[in-house]
Amino acid sequence: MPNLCYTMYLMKKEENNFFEKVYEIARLIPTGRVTSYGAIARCIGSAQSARMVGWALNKCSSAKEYVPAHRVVNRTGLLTGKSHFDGSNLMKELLENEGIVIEENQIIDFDKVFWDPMKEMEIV
DNA sequence: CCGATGACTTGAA
DNA sequence: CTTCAAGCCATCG
Repeated sequence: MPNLCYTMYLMKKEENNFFEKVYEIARLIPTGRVTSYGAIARCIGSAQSARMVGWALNKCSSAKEYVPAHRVVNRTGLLTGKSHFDGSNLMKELLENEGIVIEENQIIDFDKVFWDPMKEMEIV
């Protein structure tokens, strides 16, 4: 039975877990699928904070577990964040390795590989 | 506390 | 069709 301080700590952490939520959703993305920043933002409640999602992913190194940030792109399927990965085309290679076709930083079958976090929430 | 920043999104011209 | 500007809001200095 946790004491009051610990409970409060958890509650506060639950309140400010913007990063954790982003990471949680990102980790749910199946292999070979992608999603958008906005979709994740809506899923965690901050509907208009798509920028925050990307910003949180920027600090994904601070996450305890690995976060497949390469599976998150902008709503058009453009690999806007590829420059933030180590290699210039690391993100592209990772995605292509999962069967996603990319050309000029643009995911070709974006509507096919798009994965909606909300859909997964319904199942759970 | 205030202003700047950002891996975005949306709607209007 | 393309281009542009404004809104968004959690961090950081």
